[in-house]
Amino acid sequence: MQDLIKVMKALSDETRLRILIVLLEQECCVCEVMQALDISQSRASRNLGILQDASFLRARRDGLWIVYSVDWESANYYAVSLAKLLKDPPVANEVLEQDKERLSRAKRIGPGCRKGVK
Amino acid sequence: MQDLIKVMKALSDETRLRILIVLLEQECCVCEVMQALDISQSRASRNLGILQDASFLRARRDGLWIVYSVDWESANYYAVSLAKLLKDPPVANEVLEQDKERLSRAKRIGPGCRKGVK
DNA sequence: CAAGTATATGCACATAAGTGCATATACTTG
DNA sequence: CAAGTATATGCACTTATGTGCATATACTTG
Repeated sequence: MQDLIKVMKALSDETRLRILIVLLEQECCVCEVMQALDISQSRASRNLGILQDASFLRARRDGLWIVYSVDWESANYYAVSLAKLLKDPPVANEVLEQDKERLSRAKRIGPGCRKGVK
Repeated sequence: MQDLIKVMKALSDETRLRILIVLLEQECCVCEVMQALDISQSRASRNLGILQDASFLRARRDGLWIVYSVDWESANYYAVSLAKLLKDPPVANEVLEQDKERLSRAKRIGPGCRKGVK
């Protein structure tokens, strides 16, 4: 029950929904998420942490980067079910299209990728 | 996307999860929900309204009562999918067992059913 | 159509949630 | 092992959310 609540709370925020949907497309490091959604570093990091805590994501280090990906082997039944629900059929939306578009241009260049953006 | 967010927000609260799960068991009027969860009238009514607004529920009048039930014909794909997810397999939990137990004793006796309860 | 009843809602309040900024942390790598 | 880099996090702040109380509303029903 508490797991279920945590899972639902994790997806009750637009930023986190967008992040999860982006990660359904491909695994990302924090700075790629920043670029895809065009959000700040702390915002990306914090929301990735919440999604991970709710057992949607797993993280691994790859050189300088921490790469987050959807945890299809999660022990949390609801997390896996919801991830499947969002993936198939995929959620369609203008904002999400833009996220995907920016993701395709994103590079692993660290937090500096958004320097100058207020 | 906004529909999806609304659906997720609706289920990100324990009270509303409990209400929906009770309604998966059987349709209820407001005062039966009050009794099942042992909550106030305004709390029951307001959260039923939120679940309905998120297109999980439909309401019909039956004499003096307004009866809420899960809307399996909802146009919202995510609402129907999530209701199915919670129904099968059913969510197991001590609190939910108590809700179900109290529901079995509940009667359509109006808001007075909890008079005296602080 | 008047009286009664179940449900909805405005208001005030307390608590939770999301974010930016600055900085700490935990790595890698030469 | 020192320097550099990506990510995490403490703090302050603003906004959103959930609730009880009192009362309004929208019905039914004799």
